Amino acid sequence: MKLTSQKIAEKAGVSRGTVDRVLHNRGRVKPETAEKIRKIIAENNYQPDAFGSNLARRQERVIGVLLLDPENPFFQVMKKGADDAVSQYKDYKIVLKMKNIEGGNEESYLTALNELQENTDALAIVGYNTPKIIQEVNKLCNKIPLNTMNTDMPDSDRIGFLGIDDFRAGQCVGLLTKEILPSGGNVFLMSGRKEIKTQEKRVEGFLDYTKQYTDLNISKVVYSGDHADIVYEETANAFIRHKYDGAVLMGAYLNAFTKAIDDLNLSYRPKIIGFDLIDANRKLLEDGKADFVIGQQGYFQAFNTIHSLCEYLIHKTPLSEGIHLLPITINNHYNI
Amino acid sequence: MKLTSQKIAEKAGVSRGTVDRVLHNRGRVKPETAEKIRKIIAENNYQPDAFGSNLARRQERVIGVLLLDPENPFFQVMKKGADDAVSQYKDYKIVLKMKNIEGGNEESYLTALNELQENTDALAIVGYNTPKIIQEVNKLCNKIPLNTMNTDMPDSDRIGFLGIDDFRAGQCVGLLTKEILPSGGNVFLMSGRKEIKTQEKRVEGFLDYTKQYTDLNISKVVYSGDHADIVYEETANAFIRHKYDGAVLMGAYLNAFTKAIDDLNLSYRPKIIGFDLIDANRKLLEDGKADFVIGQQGYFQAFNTIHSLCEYLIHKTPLSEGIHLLPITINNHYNI
DNA sequence: TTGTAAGCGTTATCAA
DNA sequence: TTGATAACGCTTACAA
Repeated sequence: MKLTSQKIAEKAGVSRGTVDRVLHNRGRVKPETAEKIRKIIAENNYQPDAFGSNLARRQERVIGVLLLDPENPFFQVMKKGADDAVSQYKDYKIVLKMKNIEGGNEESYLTALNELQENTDALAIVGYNTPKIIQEVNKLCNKIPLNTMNTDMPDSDRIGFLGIDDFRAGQCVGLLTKEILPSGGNVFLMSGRKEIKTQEKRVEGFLDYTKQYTDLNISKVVYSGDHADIVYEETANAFIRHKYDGAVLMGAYLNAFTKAIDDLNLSYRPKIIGFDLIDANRKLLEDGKADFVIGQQGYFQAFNTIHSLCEYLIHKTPLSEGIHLLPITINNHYNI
Repeated sequence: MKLTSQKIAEKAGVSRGTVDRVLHNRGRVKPETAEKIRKIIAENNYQPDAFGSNLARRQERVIGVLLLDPENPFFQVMKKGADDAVSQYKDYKIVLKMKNIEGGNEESYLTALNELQENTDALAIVGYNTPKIIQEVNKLCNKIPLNTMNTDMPDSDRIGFLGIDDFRAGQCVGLLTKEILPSGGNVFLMSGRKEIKTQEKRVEGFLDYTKQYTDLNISKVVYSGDHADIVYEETANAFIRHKYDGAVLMGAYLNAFTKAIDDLNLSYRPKIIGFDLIDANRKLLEDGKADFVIGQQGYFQAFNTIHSLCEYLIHKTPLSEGIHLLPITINNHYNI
């Protein structure tokens, strides 16, 4: 026989209504009674039936999702992950309230966060580390469960983080570079923005590996600001001046990167490694314009985060705290 | 207002009971009435409420899962995928009936299949292609939905297949080999069993690529029968006789493969590529004993297959027909 | 062949 | 501070 709230009520010598009030901390129960009921619930390891409660419940639950730059295809991949995760729970009346912030400055982030937080039962956000934002996030953490994705906010009170180990990703690129380039080869290195921690960690990991384990000559890091035209321009400039056996891009716009090299009609084709398994980059692999693309599993970063929040909202499954890292993916022409 | 079976009944001028009988093809309804109700259901795009029906329904649903060799860690990975998928549906009273077949002969497969099929609402099986088994599978296909995983049975009436493109996986290994070996290098190639189609396809893909695009010298394929000791022995023999710059294993027991090479204390360390991201092989990557491991996403092969079957059983979500291929994974020391 | 009514386990309102 | 009761949408005996 299934354990029901009715049985709990009988054991406690009260009615179902009272048990329910205790279950949802809805107050209006004498403390002693509440304590007694709680004890019985714990002892019998009672878990409310999901169907019963969802059949009876009225209002929907809302999960707020905050992503960055809507132009960046990477965040569109995350969006898809979030949508797919919640669509698995469509029976449960869970809806997503999704916001992208444009511009990427502190102010727009705070505005978006504030709009997102109203009438929301849980939050999944891509982190942004400024004192003011951390402060604001901490306020929210007191009210509802909040997880970070992709970019952590380690100094905040967020419950958990899901992302990748960017330093390790950089090391991985280092190893691949070593394996596919001749000893002593020259490598052109470009990144997006120094302030973006995830990208900078990749650079560090890459330099760490190549210095320790290779005799490759790595160029000074060139920063593109993650602007497609600057990626193109600076890459072209670099390859006009020097011969590089390999080219590594830690930031966005790998297509501009490869195009710059392509357009120069060099007599040789440098090995090219970039980041993010987005459609544009899939095509580069397909067409043989890039050799390796490192994927950061944006889809699963969002999917898994939303998934856990759903489980929490429905079954009160505890959210796992701390940092969780997905392995990156290594992609070439044959596994896109 | 939510569309309920009650409303459908009213529109059709019948009772809920009748609608329900139509909904579940439980018979005992006048054909004309049934037709009328069906039409109204279709017109209004009515979908039964999952909570209502699950609250009311009594019996559990059973999904049968047939895996091969329980000794092979790869199938343990698949088992985990299947378990995880169904555990997402624990509210729904769906249980897994899982069978591994030992020995791997036709007879044990048929016995297992037969035991599995009793009182089962859907089947997910790793294929095995013999006329007799195909015949038996086709019988089952008439009764319940059946999908293949990992190894297809293209000549059967199975609904869909989820696996990887083994030929492409072989090509991928070819490309990697080319990239990390010197031009003109020698490669030792081993596989498991010629009769296992998935492995043989890998071999074909590998030879196809290396012949077309490289000047590598590939050894004659040595077959181990997927026995650890033979893997060890034959590999040792090969490396005693020749110097190989690289070693590729398409079958199981990469650990025996690397150990054989290790134990010879060669003055050089050949590049090693193998298959299946199982724990043993993770460790080889970690310890630097292998350079690349190709993962066939066994976890997701099982997870996704079971997941679709659950969706089908609960929401009648149509199962997608035909062949579905997951991209393989490329793994090295930095993404295990 | 069809309709009726009693559950399934929870929530929420209202009365006590 | 509590308890009774009516939903919620569906399934399934059983009655008609």
